[in-house]
Amino acid sequence: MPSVPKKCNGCSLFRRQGFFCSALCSEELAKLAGHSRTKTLKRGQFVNPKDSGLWPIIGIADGIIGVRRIQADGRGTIAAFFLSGDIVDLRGAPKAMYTGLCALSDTDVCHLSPGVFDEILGANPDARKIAWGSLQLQTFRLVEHSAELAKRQAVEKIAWFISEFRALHRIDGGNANSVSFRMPFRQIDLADYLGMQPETVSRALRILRARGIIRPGPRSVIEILDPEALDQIALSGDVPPAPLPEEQEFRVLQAI
Amino acid sequence: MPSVPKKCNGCSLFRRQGFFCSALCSEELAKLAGHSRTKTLKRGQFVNPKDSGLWPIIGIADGIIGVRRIQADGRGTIAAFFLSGDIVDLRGAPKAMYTGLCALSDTDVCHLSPGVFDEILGANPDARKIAWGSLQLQTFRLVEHSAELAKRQAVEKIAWFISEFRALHRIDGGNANSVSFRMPFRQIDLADYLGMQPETVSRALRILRARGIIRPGPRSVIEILDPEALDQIALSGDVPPAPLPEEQEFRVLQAI
DNA sequence: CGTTTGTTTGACGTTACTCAAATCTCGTGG
DNA sequence: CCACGAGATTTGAGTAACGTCAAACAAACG
Repeated sequence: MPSVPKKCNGCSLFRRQGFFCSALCSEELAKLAGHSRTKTLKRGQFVNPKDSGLWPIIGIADGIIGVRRIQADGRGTIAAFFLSGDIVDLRGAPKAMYTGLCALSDTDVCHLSPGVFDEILGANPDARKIAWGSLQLQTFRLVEHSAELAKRQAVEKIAWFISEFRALHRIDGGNANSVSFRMPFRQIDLADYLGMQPETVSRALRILRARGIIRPGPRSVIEILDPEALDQIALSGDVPPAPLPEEQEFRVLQAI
Repeated sequence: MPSVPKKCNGCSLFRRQGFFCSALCSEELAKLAGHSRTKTLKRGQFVNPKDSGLWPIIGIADGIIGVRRIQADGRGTIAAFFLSGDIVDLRGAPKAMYTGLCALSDTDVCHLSPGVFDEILGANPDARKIAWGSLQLQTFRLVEHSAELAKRQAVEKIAWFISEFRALHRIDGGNANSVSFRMPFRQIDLADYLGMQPETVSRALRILRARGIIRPGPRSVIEILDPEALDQIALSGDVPPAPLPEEQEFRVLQAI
């Protein structure tokens, strides 16, 4: 019985329960290891398997990959992102998608050979279930994202994102009760993701800060002081300055 | 060898090349027919398999299903839609998704038993490929949609939608060169889908009409008079009134 | 044929975008 | 370790675009 291949030893895709490679038997793992190629990307690097001649199925071990595209007006958009554990199958993807894959933070990926991947999917029901589930999850996230982009108010979008991303991070291994987390990418990327301007993101964050709902720490850490209020804004819309007593309103204005 | 089950005889999912049931052998088809339930929905009807006790895997034979949700401010949103041929697996879907499935036009669906579905996916590589491809396609569409919602201008959104949907319809069986097609759902739904107000949709359509790019026919038919101009606006942004000579500008204003 | 539902139009208000400039942060090299 | 510089964030003022409200009009449905 072969031992775990060296390259797979520390990889999250193998180590983490519920991630694709964790469901493989030794033979499958060995075979896939021989038909895969790990790669480390720095923030800002593009993936583009077509150009680099790498396999078009990508497992994300750690980090975040975004689907970035440049619009005619020069503005960037991030239509989606993929997280640790996601399997991204680029076969049949529209050109704009596989040319736009870009690391939003430093990221480890693993390119998989389609042949072996399909073979495993056919033979191993657990692996199939995981791959299917991953693709489903991507779909659900995209649905949420679309629903989100339709929201009107900037503050709502930001509140939703913080609330949502905290939950994703929790799954991602963080502490469930953690009320602070590290924003994984720049505000400018967040603006692209939420379809707004960087300036507007900044202003929205300032409003949440002024209301005492969040507090920014060092190194892009965001501390959530009032999760209920955050969810309230994210889910039920913003019901803000109107019903504030004089006193509080004054405080808010001061804070701004 | 069993013949084709009655219920499957006229169903697109079986009839159309590349749709799920067309890849099944007689035995599989018979078995699935015994573990499925077809249903016809009128526009506006919700699916909600949980409530109705139906199976949570849904094949769309004909028509359009949208993921509708109501926001806090009372406005509706359509985060995504599913078309003829799509397989929608609601196992593991967030609540907001399976409670929001709503027919945007009169639609025929088929609820499939998860057990048999999984069994077939394991045994039949062709069927597996089709199901996987369908899920992928949904993802790609959602990515496009998200990228779209980030666009700023109302006219761009509308132009993109018309352009994009014409292409989908082509796949859907329409004539490839057809420059006119029937808008599959109400403008109010289009507004929800594109994250804007019905009034704004109406105004944007008027602008495209005034510029001679589209012409509305009877029964929600849209005739595309100038596909290049449409794509130009959809892809490269709107570059409109500025460089118009006096004369033309006058004509446009008249038309409006 | 009447009722309901959807679309169009207008006037007005609000919000987020634009442009420009100051400030801050982080990575780099001395 | 500190200083520098490029890139990112913040702030402000003005504007354009979309949302809102209300009402007329058209289309679909029974």
